[in-house]
Amino acid sequence: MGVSPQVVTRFAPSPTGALHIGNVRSGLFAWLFARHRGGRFILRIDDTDRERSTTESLDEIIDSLRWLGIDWDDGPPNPAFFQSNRFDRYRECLRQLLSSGKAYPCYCSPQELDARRKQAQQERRKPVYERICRDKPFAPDLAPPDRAGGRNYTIRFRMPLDGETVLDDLVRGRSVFQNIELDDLIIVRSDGVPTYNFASVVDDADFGVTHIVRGDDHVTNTPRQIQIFRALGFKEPAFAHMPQVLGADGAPLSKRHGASSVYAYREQGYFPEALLNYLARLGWSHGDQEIFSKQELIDLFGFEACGKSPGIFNAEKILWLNFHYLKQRTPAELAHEIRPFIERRGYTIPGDEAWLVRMVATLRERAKTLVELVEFAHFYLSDDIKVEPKAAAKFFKPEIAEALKSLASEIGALDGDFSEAAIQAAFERVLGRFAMKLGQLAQPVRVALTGGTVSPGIYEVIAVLGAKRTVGRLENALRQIESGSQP
RNA sequence: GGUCCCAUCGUCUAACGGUUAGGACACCGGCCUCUCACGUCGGUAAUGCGGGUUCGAUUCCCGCUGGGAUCACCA
Repeated sequence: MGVSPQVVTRFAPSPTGALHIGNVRSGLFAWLFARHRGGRFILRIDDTDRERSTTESLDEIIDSLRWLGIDWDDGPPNPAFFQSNRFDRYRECLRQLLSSGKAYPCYCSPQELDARRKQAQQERRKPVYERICRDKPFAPDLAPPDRAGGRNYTIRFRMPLDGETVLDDLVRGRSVFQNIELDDLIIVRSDGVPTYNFASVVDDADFGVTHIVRGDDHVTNTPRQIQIFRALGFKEPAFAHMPQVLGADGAPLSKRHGASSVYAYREQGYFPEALLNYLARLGWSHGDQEIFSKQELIDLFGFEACGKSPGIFNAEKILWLNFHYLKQRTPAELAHEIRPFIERRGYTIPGDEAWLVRMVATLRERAKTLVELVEFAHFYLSDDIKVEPKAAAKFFKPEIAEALKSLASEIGALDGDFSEAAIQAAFERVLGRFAMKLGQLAQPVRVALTGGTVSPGIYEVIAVLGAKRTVGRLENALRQIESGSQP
């Protein structure tokens, strides 16, 4: 049988802001599909809006994609994949549409159109362009609008007035649009810049895109684009529209829902695997499976298993996933990854790499992100610890002073063997001497060493802290107990 | 409002005419325990409503209700 043509998908972000979670998700699905089918994945930069496009944003897109491990076969830095470099080609296609009568100039001004729109809305009519210039005669060799030329017209697409356009969407199934409902959209602005619906079609055709995978905010554009594909003499590709991602309040995900960009997640100490896993699972499933490696995602992905309704972004679940991936890492790996986060907080690490690894090992199951882990590590990283007043009031009682003193000297005498076992033995000697239970001693010590009532096991903490810092903090606590007991 | 689409626990979802409606996050409780976590065991919780079709509907059809997308010289 015939070899099925190679699949080509693309992700076409605009470099006009942060790379948004909902946005990468569309890119992820396009990428997964291409990889699943052994096809090609293209990154195209939709930068026709020159005012809003920035290089910072472009860098962020590229950086974010790399961090997530989404790679592209064609795209930046190749200039051919920037729409701003393809204006000549768009112009060529425009001439073709003009000379075949499939596009026409429109002389209505923005103000005029705006006024008509408002009036239509007031009269409860559809706020669409009424094809005012559609039948005005024009020269087939009309010069396209041009910024330099100062033309006062746009170019509109001559949409068929009858018939229907069928969209057989790979995830949503069939939708039928009556062509009369489709308006004569502007395809080239008066400054000569093509609009998205036009440039995108030309690019997708030129680059041989076989499957357009994108967010379902584009569905209503699709029948228009299909008509443009056909007018240009191209066969339209297949479409797959993924449902949107909403915030907890059901509104589209945005900045006010907290972290919404890939960068934000990275900075908050999330792992790329967690974000990838979460995003893929939001709107797609494979039975009861929750954890997917990148390779599993590629192997198992398919549009049949994609849902059609919008999903609500759940910050707690991605936190749980992140915790899962955090636990999978060895302390040594975590120590390596956490360094920049520690440094960003302004700490000087008071030990060598081996020390850092031991520190991480004690905290690993108590933090869900790298940032949380650093926050928890404050009492290890700094000697500037403030004791929580409530904890001090509860545990820094005069009657504990002698036991703390005794423990300090036991710890201080522990020069050779500073293992957890040795520390435990020291504790037991003190416990025996004062006829106390571990719980009675451990909490005051914990407060003295960490400033609070929550920490890893007390022997671990002491082992990582070392004798000198431990004794110093015990002495500080004793001073506080004495001064506090004065009337 | 027009057009298009969607509808299972609070959330993400499984079920593709026959299940005590399953899993996961979150939540609640037991166990573990030097605190907090981790771990472990268990629990609460869903087919929006009304009609059909069928021996039988979460599943198929219709209506209602609810939700989303979109209606720019932005992408």
